[in-house]
Amino acid sequence: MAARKKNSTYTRNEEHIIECDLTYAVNKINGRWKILIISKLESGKMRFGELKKEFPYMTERMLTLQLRAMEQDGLVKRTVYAEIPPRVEYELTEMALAFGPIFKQLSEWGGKYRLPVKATVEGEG
Amino acid sequence: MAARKKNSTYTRNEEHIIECDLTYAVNKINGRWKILIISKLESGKMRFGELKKEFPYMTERMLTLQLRAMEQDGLVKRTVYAEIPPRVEYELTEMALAFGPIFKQLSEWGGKYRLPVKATVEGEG
DNA sequence: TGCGGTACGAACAAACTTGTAAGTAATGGC
DNA sequence: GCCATTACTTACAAGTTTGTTCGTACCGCA
Repeated sequence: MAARKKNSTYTRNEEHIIECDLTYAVNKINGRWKILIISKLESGKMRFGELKKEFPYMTERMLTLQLRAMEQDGLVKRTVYAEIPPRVEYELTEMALAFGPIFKQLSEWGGKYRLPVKATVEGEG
Repeated sequence: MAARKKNSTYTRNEEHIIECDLTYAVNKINGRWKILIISKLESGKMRFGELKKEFPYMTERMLTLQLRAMEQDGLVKRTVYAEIPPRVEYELTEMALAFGPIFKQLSEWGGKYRLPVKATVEGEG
């Protein structure tokens, strides 16, 4: 995102990390917002402004940065229409769509383990 | 990890995020090392020193921090034996083990999309 | 000429994560 | 007493991510 130092230990470690298929995959969707963006775009292409409305507490800047990074990573396709006012549409690429079932499983994990206490209370009084 | 400010937008946004099952799950395993640690521990309990050897480029401090956080999050169980020199064993809890199949899929994703160019070259010349 | 609408960009600041280096505790062996 | 071992802990520093604010471009409309 913001111009990395290329020789820091931090970056060197990252290089080790993305040698592993698993962590490579996770690295593609790290950050706070990418996963949410992919989730939203799963239902089809959306304009920048539409995405913005979906995440009221995410700033425009963050949305822009994430979308740019995702474009670079081949997760989203960006289509600009030469109109005034501008219109830009975002849609998922095949590789991003392939996250679908994984996200579903992660979501199920979250649903199951989020508040295990609550479940116990219901079951046991 | 290191004493968060409780009223920053950063933290407030996080609270929004963990209301979603999907991002709650991802939040549990974020950071650079947790996923790798879970992967290693999937094959059974390990001592601190054994884990350390598995990740030569991860510092002791990072390993400690991650393990502590994971313990707090209920992902690992920590067993201390009152011996000298000390012996501490780590093992995954049920909720961490439940990540297994998900990690497998993520890994497959990584294997498939990591170097699509290479695959094309082989297939198409 | 000034304003509204869209999708950004840039400068700056705050917060968080990660890495470096050194030190702790307790006991056994020399 | 001094060193080795194991599993940490602390102080410090560097690096990265996230958030705030302001400003751009273009056209149509009043």
